[in-house]
Amino acid sequence: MHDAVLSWYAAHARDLPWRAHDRTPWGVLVSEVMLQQTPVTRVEPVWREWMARWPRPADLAATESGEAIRAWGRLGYPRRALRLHGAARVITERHGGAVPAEYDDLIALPGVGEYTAAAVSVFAFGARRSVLDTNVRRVLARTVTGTRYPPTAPTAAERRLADDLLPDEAEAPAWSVAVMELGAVVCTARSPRCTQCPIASSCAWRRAGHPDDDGPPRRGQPWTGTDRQARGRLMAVLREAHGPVPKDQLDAVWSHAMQRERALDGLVADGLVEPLDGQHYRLPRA
DNA sequence: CAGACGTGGCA
DNA sequence: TTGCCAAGTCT
Repeated sequence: MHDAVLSWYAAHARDLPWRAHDRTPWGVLVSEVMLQQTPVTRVEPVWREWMARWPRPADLAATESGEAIRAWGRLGYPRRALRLHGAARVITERHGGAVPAEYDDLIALPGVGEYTAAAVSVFAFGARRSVLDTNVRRVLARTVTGTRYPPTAPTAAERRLADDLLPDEAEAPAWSVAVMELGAVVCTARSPRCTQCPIASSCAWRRAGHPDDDGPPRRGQPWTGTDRQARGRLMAVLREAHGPVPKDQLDAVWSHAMQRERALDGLVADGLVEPLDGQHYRLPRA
């Protein structure tokens, strides 16, 4: 299984800039945060802009947080931009400007959870640690467990399985990135390309005849008319303006007044928006 | 721990 | 056309 996956990756891996030979731990960290819940194709151009503009953590740390939010563009979940900015400040102030290699230091950074801390320690520093993202979880669920989808949240059994499959330190990073890539481009959620899979012959789910998911129905996230949509509209206005925005301009993009105020208050509470005199708002200058 | 949190593309 | 989904984190 390992050799087949590693050979497949060597032949079919996408050429992504954060995997290049000249990658930096900072570039890896930025890519991992941008890739949280966001497709590679949308991340790549923004990642390049960020690396050109803020090549080191200290460069971002020296900038207003509002600039990070603006440069985040339409990647979604702008709190990630704010947290990455916060992480750059912690790295600059407490780690001498160098992204820490230790998992415990990484997971202490804002916006860095279990997955991202593991990914950075492995892909930037070569640690031997299992990386359990949604791709890896799906590949293991299918090939080993024989189910279409993994459980809703990572379980102890999944961690155990991933740990058991992890090769020695020399091959661990290559193994993890290869399994992730396999899940991303072949063993996909909706239309798996089993004919192109290097381990199809040993896949438990395929052997069982691709049974449907037996778990609870997956809950879709409502969108139209939600607070999240309202927040998105308001943030789009603030991003595109390069300075204070009169409240009228915000009022104009969401007609439901009560919901609009709730969304705006939420953005302020999250630190994504700064109120000025009560009649103007702007991206944060801190 | 279930729910909040953006956005756009594809099946 | 529309629901599902994309390298999660935080509360």
